[in-house]
Amino acid sequence: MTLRDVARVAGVHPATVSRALNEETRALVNEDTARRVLKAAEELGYQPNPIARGLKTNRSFTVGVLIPDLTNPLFPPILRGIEDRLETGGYTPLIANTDNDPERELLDSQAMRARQVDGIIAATARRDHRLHDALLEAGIELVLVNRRQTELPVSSATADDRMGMRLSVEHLLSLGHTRIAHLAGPLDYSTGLERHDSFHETMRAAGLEPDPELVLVAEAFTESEGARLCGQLMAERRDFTAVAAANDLLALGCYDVFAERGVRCPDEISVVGFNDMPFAARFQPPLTTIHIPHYEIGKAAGELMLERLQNGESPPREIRLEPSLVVRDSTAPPATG
Amino acid sequence: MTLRDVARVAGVHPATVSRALNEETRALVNEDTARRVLKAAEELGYQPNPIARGLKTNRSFTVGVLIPDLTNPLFPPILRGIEDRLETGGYTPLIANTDNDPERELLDSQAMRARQVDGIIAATARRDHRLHDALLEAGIELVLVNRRQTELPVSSATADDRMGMRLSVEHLLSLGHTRIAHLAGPLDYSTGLERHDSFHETMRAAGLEPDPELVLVAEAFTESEGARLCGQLMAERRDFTAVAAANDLLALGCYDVFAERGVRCPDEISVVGFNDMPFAARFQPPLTTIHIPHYEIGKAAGELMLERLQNGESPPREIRLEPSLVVRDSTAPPATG
DNA sequence: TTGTACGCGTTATCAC
DNA sequence: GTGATAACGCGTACAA
Repeated sequence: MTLRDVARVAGVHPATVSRALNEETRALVNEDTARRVLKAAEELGYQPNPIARGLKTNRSFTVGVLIPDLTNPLFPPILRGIEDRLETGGYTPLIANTDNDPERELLDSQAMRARQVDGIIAATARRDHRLHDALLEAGIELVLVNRRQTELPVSSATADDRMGMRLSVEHLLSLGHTRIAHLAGPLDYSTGLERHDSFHETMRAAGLEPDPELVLVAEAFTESEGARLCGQLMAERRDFTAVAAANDLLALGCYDVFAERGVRCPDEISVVGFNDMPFAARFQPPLTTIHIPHYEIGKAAGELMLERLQNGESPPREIRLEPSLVVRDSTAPPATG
Repeated sequence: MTLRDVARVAGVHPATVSRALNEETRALVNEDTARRVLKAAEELGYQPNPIARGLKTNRSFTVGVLIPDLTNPLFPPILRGIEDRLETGGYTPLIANTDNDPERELLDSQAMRARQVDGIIAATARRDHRLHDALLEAGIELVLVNRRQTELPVSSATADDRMGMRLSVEHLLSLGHTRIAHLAGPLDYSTGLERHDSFHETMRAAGLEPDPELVLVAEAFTESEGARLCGQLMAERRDFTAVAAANDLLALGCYDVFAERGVRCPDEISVVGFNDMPFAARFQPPLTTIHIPHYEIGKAAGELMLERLQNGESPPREIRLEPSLVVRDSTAPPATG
C-alpha cells in the first residue's frame, strides 16, 4: 500500500497524491482532484510510510524520552502526559531508562540520535551539561522535565519546588512546630537543591534559623536513605518534632525508623513528604505531602517540545506548575511538654 | 555522516562498506579491507541510519508494546523486562497506552504498523481475536504478555495464574477458613478467568463446594469495584471469614469497606490479594498476597519476540512463571465463635 | 494544475 | 572480493 497504489486508483500521478495528502501542499492541487485522491486513500486504507518520509525529510516524528527508572511511580504519569501531548502533534515517544547513570544517559541519547529522533525530553535528574552539549552539537532539540538548568537556555517543565517546600514548612509552622528537621535530596539534582534552599528560606522568613544539624542530605531519593538519615537524627537524640522530607520515599524511611523505635507518628513526630505518590493515602499513617501535578508536567513538556519542533525560532521557555498541600494524618501539633 | 563518507575515507565503494559493517555479510569481504572500513567508520563515528536501512529491508528493528495503562504499577516492571531483553537483540520498544479500550488497541496497532514495527507485544488483557487477526494479515509477529489465548497458536509469557490462586486459597484453608469469598476479576480477561476457575477447583479439591453467593465478579480490577463488591457481601450479611481477591486493588477496596464498617482485618475477616504490587507491605494492614515475577515475565516476553523475529520458523511457545505466596498481616485464623 | 525526475541512505543483485 | 546499479517509498524542484 503505497502512494503509487493510491495514484493508480485515483488515476493521477504519485506526486499529485503526495501533494493532496500533505496538509501544507494541498492548496497546490485542484480541489476535485484532491477529493478524489483523499477518497481513494481512504478506501484503500492508505497509511504513509514514515520511514520513507523520514528518509526524505530528515525527520522521524519521533521524540526520545530519557527517564531514570520507569518503575519509580513518579514517572509513569509524566510519561503519559508527554505521550498524550506529543500524539496530538503526530509525534511518537521513544523511551529509555538510564538508571540515573550519566554515562548511560549519554549512550541512550546516542542510540536515539542514531534512530533520528527529532528531539529528546530528559527527565533524568542530574544537573549536568554534557547531554545538553552533545545534543546541541547534533542539532537535536532538548526539553527538560522535572529538572531545571538555570545556567543554560533550555526549555523545562517542572513543579515549583520552592513553593512546594514552602507549603510543607509553613504547614508545620502553623501547627506550632519550630524544631523542624529537613531530609534533603541529593543537591546535584535541581529538585533536591531547590527544596533544600526553600526550606532554609521559609524557616528564616518565619524568624527561625535552621539548625544545621537538623539538615541531612540523602545520597538518593530512596526509603533506605530516609531510614539511614532519620536513624542518625534519632541516635543523636536531636530534639526535633517534625520532619520536612524532600520526597515521599524519604518520608517512608522515617516511618521505618519510627516503627523500629516505637515512636508514634504524628503524636510524637510529624512528617511531611513530597510528591503525593500513588497510595500515599494508604500508608500508615496516611502521609501528609505536597501534591505535584505530574501528568500536567508531562503534558507541558510535550507542549514545549512541539513548540520547538514546529517553530525553531521560538525561544526556550520554562513552565512551572503549582504544587499543593495535601493534609493527611502524619502531621499534628507538637506534643506539649 | 553516511556510508559514502566512510567509503571515501576507506577508499572503497559504499557497497563494500555496507558489507563490511554488516555482521552477516562481512564474510564476503576481504579481511584487510574489512579492517580498514571498520577503522574508518570508528574514526568518523559513523552510525548507520536505521531509517534508510528500514526502507530497504522492510524492517524497523522496532517492537510495539501495547499496555492498558502505564500508571498501573503492574506494568512498569514488565516493560523494563521487555526493554532490557529486546535491547540485547538490537530492538527498541515503542509503547502505547490503550486504556483497555479494544478500539484504541486496534488503532494503536495500526499506528504501529504504519511505523513499520516488526512485532507487537500486547499486555492488554481482553481475550479478543481481532488484534491477532489484524496482525496475522499484516505479517506482524504477536506475543502476549500477562494474558493467554488458548484457542490461538500464539506465544505468551504469563504467571501461572491457576497456581497463584491455588496458593491463595490453600493458605486460607490452612488457617482454618472454610467460608471463603472470591472477588473475581473480569472473566473476559484470561487472568480473571483462570483465577476464578482455580478458586473453584482448589475449594473442591479440599472437599468444599464454593457458595455461588460468595463469588462476585468485578467489572474492572479497581479499588472501587473491590469496595462495591465487598460492600455488597457485607450488606447481605454473608457469613464469610475470608476473601481471596483476584488482585491487590480489589483487596484494597475491601479495606475501605472494613474501615467504613469498623470491621477489623485480619481479626474478623482475612484478605489475600494478588500481584504483590509495590508498597503492598505498607498498607494497613500489610497485605498478604501472591507475588508475581513481573520483570521476569517481561523478559520472557522479549525473549519470545526475539525468537519469532530471528527465526520465523520456530513455533509459538508459552512461558509460565511461578508465583509465590507472601504472608503479611491481612490473614489470620478465623475468629472462633 | 499536474507530471517528470531525482535524491534521501541503505542493501540486494548483478557483473566484473 | 569488489564495484556498479537499482530499488525501497516519499517529497520536491523543475518542467510542462
